[in-house]
Amino acid sequence: MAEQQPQLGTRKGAVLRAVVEEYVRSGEPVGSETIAEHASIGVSSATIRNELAALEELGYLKHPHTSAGRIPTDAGYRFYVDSLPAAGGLRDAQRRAIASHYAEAILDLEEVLKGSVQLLSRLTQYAGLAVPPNASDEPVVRLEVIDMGPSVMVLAVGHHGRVDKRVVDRPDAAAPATFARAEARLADLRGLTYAEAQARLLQLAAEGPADEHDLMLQVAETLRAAQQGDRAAHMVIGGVANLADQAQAWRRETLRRLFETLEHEQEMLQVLSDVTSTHSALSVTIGGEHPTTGDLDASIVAAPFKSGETTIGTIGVVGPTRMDYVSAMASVRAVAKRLSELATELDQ
Amino acid sequence: MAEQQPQLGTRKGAVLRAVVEEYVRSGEPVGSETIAEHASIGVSSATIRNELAALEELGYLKHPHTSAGRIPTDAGYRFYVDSLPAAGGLRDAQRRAIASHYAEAILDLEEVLKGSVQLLSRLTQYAGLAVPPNASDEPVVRLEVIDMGPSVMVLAVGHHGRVDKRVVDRPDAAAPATFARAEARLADLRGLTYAEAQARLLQLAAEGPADEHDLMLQVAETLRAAQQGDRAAHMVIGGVANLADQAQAWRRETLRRLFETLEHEQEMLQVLSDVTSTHSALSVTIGGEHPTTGDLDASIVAAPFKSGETTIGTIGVVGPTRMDYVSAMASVRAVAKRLSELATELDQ
DNA sequence: TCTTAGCACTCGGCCTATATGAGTGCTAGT
DNA sequence: ACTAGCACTCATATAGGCCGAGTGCTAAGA
Repeated sequence: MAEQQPQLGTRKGAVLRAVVEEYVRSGEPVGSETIAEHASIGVSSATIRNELAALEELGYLKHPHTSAGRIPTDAGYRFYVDSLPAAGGLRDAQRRAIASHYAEAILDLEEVLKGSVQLLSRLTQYAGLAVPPNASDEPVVRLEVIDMGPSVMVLAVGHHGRVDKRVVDRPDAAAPATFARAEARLADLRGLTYAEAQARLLQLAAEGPADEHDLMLQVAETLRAAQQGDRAAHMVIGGVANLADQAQAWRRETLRRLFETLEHEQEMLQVLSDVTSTHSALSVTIGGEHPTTGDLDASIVAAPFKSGETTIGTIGVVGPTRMDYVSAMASVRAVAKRLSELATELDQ
Repeated sequence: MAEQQPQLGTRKGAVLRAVVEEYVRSGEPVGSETIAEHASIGVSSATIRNELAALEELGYLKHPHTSAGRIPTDAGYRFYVDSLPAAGGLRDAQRRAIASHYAEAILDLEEVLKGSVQLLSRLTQYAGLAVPPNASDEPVVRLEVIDMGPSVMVLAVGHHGRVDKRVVDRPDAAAPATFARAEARLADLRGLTYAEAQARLLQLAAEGPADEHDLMLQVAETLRAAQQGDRAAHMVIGGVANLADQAQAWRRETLRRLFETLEHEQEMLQVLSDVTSTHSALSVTIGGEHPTTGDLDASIVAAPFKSGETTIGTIGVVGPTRMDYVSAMASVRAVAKRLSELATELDQ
């Protein structure tokens, strides 16, 4: 007979959940006695011991050493998280903190994101992070090439309020008049998405007058960068100091690597992008489930936020694998919801 | 007779310097024996002991406990730093790293700063940070008010390549035509400094047509913010992960506060601003010499960088009080010099 | 068949005692 | 003025022993 997954309703499930909850609370390996007393399962510690042994066999728990209690494996956390109800878990104080944080209207989505990340990190005591909208589908509001003397600044403004700039060499062919003509041409692109505008620009560069050629290519390149690599540059991170506090969770060396990874935004972005693509309302990545987090004994709770019906970004928290998932999930869910409302409003 | 400052040439000075160097190297309290052997002072350990006792009396050294060696006080580090020669100390590998880092031409000052901060943090193994130019004296290259539907984006571009944006409520009085007229008026301000443009805008708001009034005020406010509070937002920080590594230097709790302070950019900015105002080529702030660093057992080595003759920003590193000042100072000095050359070039 | 009481066993953490040795401060002699 | 010598201090390292949380197993009871 194949080994069975413990089901939500079963006693095994109850025991596993009790272990996770107790371990998250205390940070100490959990013994059978503790569970028998604390959780209302109604059987003796001996029975619990049998269940624990079985759960270990199934790979949900592990033993630091023979005479210690159990701690959850990544699979254990996974089961626990999946068994949580979809809603609730927010304490009153938190609910109020969220409400008051968004009481003041802020119009700049970027600023709103910064604030939300700070809020999340305060609510959860972990680090908050957010990926702003992908520019590809965002309409361009303004495109400019600014004559800065020896160089040229290319500037793109998006409908959600993003501003991308690049300073590039001034093309030899560009005279002052060239800039004026180029800007007029660029004004026509308003309303196209970044992706569309980029394509159109390549066309303009090919067909247009020679002196504008390089300029148009540079604008196209700016739009391309805004859609790809630069997303990392726009990523928002906050409250990393909280992570230094989680003394029991990380060794010094791991902590260092964690900070490095957070600074190396590209990698975090990868994890978060994977989230957005799952389409679920709330995603939890636990330790080894993702190579990046696995190396760091870290988990990520993240949720997409939307403007109207389209997902435009992701926001979440990073914390130790031994995380208070209930609180983290509730906070992220609530903030993402509020954020979606706001973003929808900002777009009208 | 008043107690004497140890002079550079005296034996006391030599002993003090030996203690600092040895302690920075090893991290362990330094005993008389070590100095007698290592440093070429040519007297016995007993004599060194007398000197050590005297230096302690003078406040340059302290004792963790009776039977341990000496460690420098802030005053001890200060003496040491002041006794260092003004130049040199850069290892060949570092020199090469700097050269190759700036081999590739980058035109955007902001990008250059980011890169320089990364470079510094790699060179020194501490955290790098930089304050970009104060906008006040920077000429405005472009000012815009962009109609975003329910809101307005105010955009200011500075001559050094800075871009400041703010999204604000759309004034009731503003019709599409208002924007066109306002932008024409704003175009005239090109070439004024942020400070001048701000003043002129307040005037325009008062004298101009009523429908432009609010718009002009908002632009003025954007320029004001760019000069003041927003400097913190433009601050560049990098390599903080390095700090997590300095295990012996900081307790967990201090480390947490350090990260918090770094994230709270305003406070760091204060320290760095104080530096710029001293006009010296290289400034070292040691532990308790500044309230912020004192709380954190941290030191800051920073240098201003210039465009031509005017100081336009500050760059430096933050590390533990027990820092390798020689290497840090050399690195900061070299990078600041290179940066000044680059900034001067970028401005022509 | 499931549960439980009982019990031997394991083993990391903690306490205490002891040893070690680095380093000091002082004194006396050169 | 310098140094050799020495008693003294005290943090740290080491070893041994105890403790107790927690396990796994067995046998008896429901």
